[in-house]
Amino acid sequence: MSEHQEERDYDEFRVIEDLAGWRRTHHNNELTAANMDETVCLMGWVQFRRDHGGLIFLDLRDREGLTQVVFNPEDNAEVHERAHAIRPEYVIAIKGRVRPRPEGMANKNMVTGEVEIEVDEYKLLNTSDTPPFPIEDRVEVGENLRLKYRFLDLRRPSLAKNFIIRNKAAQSVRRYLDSLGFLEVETPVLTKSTPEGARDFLVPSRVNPGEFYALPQSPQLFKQMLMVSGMDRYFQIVKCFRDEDLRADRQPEFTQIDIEMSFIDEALIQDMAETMIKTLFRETIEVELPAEFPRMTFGDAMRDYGVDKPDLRFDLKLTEVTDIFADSGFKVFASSEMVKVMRVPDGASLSRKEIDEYTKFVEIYGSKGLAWIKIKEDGTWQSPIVKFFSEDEVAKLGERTGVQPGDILFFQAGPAVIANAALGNLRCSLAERLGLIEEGVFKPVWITDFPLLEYDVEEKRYVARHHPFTSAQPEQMATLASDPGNALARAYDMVINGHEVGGGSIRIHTPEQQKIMFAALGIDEEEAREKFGFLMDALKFGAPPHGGIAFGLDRLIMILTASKSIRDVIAFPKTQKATCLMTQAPSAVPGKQLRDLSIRLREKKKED
RNA sequence: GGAGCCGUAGUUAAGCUGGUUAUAACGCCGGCCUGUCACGCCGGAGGCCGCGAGUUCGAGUCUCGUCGGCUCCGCCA
Repeated sequence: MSEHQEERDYDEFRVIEDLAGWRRTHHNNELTAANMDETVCLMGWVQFRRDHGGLIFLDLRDREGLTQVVFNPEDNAEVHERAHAIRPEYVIAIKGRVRPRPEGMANKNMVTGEVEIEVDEYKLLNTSDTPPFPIEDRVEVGENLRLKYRFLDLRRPSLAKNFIIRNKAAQSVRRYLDSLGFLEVETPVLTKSTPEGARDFLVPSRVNPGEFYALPQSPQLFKQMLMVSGMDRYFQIVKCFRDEDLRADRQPEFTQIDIEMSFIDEALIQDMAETMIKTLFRETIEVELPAEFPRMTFGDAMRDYGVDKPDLRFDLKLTEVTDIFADSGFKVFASSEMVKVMRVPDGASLSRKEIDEYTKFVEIYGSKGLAWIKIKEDGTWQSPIVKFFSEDEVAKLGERTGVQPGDILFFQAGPAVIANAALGNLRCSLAERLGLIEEGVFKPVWITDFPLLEYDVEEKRYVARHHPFTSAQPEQMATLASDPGNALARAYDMVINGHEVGGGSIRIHTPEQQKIMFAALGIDEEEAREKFGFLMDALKFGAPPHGGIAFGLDRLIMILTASKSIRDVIAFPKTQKATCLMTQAPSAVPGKQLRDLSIRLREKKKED
């Protein structure tokens, strides 16, 4: 008998077996004391192995959860011997008896923690290489590795959970809309390029050399066609494609819950959409949203929050003070298009270093600086700028902001666009850093009365803020041609916690009004006919009044799952450079494929 | 198009003002272990410091470039 045994090769125990008729009886989150003494068959992946030499414990994992299984040499020596070879992520099937864990050995952290499975029979269904990263939630893994091995990343419980919720959400929406008589109708993915809006993804046509389809940015015009067709109520959970730069909440392909209804007005659509979202929250994460969502005009949102998608979970507000400083001796303020201030209660404790960081933060939005006033506990104002203010200005400022000792005021002066963006985003950043946002709180709000058009400086014309098929409000339809800048749209966005989750409008449904709209956008009749001829035709043949809304499903799931990135709610997402690290898409294609499509690649210029 | 952060064993990180053989934890491999549950104990293997130039007697460390990931601005009807 040698003191040290020879090193062992376990490969003889790693023979892969066939299921041979075995049937799984339960998922790994199901078994509790209620199943005591049942004979069960479980299958899944090995999460952890705790090999005591004698007893071997395995945590068996599937989509739903974990169950502890025990190999005991006294129960079945041959099975126990083979179990030494099991490693993490091996796929196994076991048959055994459900039994209680010994006194005091229950694991309260596991749903199945009261029981364990005493293994009688065991099959190795597949082995696994050691995974490139552990399949666990508590380990933070680099995004590049996660995306390359996405199929392993998706095994992690926290990510798998997101897709269970996503499925519940999609089913909830389908049930709800079906119950109201909506028809799910599919629309083309190979369609026509839409000139307004985002960049299109193009698909070359082999049979029509030199011509291209575009992938839809949304099924907007098709759903309007379906209303003209008399479909009455349409919906679709549908992929949309926009070739723009990515963000934490933006992917080049994303999913919309697309909805359109005939014979309706804003209130009907909003009621329907509100109930849908309330039902969705209830049926996915068991949260009751407010019975009625508050409404806020675009103008009020910009005035009080600086953005058109206010986060109402905390109540910091902006105050405009342009008028107070109109004739001020402080020329920076007096000469600015807009002077706005945000009062932060108890903000006087912020350090110079922190204020410097916020100054850098607002510079991102084009701000030239961040002026501030601290109100000390004795009521005196501490600030690099207050010495330039008159007594009257100080008094008015105090009165309008309602400032209290211990507060800080942050100022932005400059173009309205920059002042609003800087303070509006600073507001959210501050709330997060100061811990003003309570977890698990959801604050929905409707934003209404958007401007119909926006002036595009680069194109030197008005462009549609929503899209060119949005109706103006009745009072402004008549003046649209003469006063396009002041027209309000029959459009509405749903915002939850500062995220725009949905938006829609009442559409134009007569050719006359559509012509006025195109004219306001600088689209002449010839161009309109070429690009939107089918729409103009359709509107001539008895288009009913109609309108709709579209929700970003991915963003909704982000909110439901508290995900920081849209990638965590999309099974196979793309990187910020719009590549897929798993498939290596996009990639070069063989020359023959290009020739079939009548495409020749341009030589890369040296200066490129 | 632009700004910022990051890139060191399989993974997550440390590595100071440039200085001997690049650390740790987890994981991996082997041994021991019958109540563990992120088991424990003993031993072992494992590195193109993203890549390329440059500065220097000497670069993981400094500079420039480049590739990749992330966050943001522009863009996203």
